[in-house]
Amino acid sequence: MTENPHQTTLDTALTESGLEAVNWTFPDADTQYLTHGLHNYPARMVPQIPDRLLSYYLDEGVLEEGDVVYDPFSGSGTTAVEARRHDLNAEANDINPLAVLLTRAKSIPLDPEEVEAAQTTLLDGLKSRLADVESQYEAGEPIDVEEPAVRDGWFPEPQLTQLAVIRDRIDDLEREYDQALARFFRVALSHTTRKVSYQRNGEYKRYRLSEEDREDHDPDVYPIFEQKVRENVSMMKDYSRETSRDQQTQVHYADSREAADVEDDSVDIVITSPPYGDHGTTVAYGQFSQDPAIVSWGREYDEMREVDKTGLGGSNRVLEPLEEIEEWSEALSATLETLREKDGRSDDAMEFFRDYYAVMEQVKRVLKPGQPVAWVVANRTMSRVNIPTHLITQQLCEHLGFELTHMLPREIPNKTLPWENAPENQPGVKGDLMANENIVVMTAPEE
DNA sequence: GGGACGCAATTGACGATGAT
DNA sequence: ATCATCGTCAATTGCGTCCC
Repeated sequence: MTENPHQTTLDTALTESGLEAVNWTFPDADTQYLTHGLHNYPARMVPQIPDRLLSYYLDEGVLEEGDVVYDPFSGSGTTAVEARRHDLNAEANDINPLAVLLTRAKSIPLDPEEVEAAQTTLLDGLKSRLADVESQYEAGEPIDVEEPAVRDGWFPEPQLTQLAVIRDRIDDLEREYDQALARFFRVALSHTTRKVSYQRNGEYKRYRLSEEDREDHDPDVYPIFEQKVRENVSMMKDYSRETSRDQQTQVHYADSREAADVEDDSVDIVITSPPYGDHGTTVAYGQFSQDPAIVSWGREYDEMREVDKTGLGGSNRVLEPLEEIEEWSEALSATLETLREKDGRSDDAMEFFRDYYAVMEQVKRVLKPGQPVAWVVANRTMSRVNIPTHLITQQLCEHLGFELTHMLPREIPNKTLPWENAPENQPGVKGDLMANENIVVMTAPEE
């Protein structure tokens, strides 16, 4: 295994005192090392969590080189990257096309010299080409580029056309090199797309700048793109040098409630951070990913809209209701009872946990008997009621025969977040926000 | 010209609600 | 049903200006 320069806890502490000895908050830890910093993504799990868990289970002999790590909620691919760093194979699922592509881009190492050469090809003459687009636009001349199918009013011109020019260049690059290399550069374009759009910073739901701010928003496409390309190339070269080519990363554009591509008893460990709530009221992954996916990855608007509807607790009901889960978790039934008393959103909570339970069933199916699963969860609120997701996770898994081995508390990584919000949008009417998480570590039932 | 400093911008796992 | 909007907040980073 390669040396990890990012450790904040000594390995000796790990092996002598076990998982309880680790400070899982990882205050001040660098969360952007290697390819983790390739692209932002909402609600990323800090890489130190899978890093430390994998180190521990490798030291304990629960895992060995070449074993398989599975993440049913891959997101931007944190688990897959850490799996590779530890000489392990990875399987990953996500229903968000952008997540699938980011996971592949971040976890599959590329040849450093080839990346360098492709960067030169890509940037060569790009600056003047974009300048030409601008002058053509200003002169009112037609520009022969296919406009991305984004919604009206979300991008300045000619910047949107310039993004399309870069998109086409990367398509050319794909023909000259290969898909993996093109994918890697599309990540930088995706980043640029977000910066160029009228999307307001600090929002992962679609929220445009005010009309006034939109008039002032005149970003310079080339320097944003070039800088991100250079940063990413540098990160990929480091990642590539530090990781093995012997392992595989299988990323499935699939629903973890079915996990159809992952075989029974094929996985040695599961490390995942599921969504904490439905994609409508908590993190709207689909909304976040919409424009980047349409502009840089050629995805359809309708396909991207489906993401939030298909997420756990979303309006696309793919499973039959399962009332019994309320009996299987005391914490869940107490929560639903409180929500009913408050005349709150008990049905929404029920649908979310019904979907979540289906993923637990699949984790049981694919995980080898006796092997560990780590769920990283925090407790959101609904109708101002705190939802004890960590206890519900534990109890529903116990119903499936899993055994709890560790309940590891941690503070939410960046307390740059507000402690309070005002969801009713009434000045002075505030509510608490989530401040800590738990890592719920369990082992799969023995045969 | 470069370092110190102050202010602005950015960066974050919300969730109810009013308008379509 | 869906979607954009909004009130909430602090640590950190970025940027411009001033002073030496």
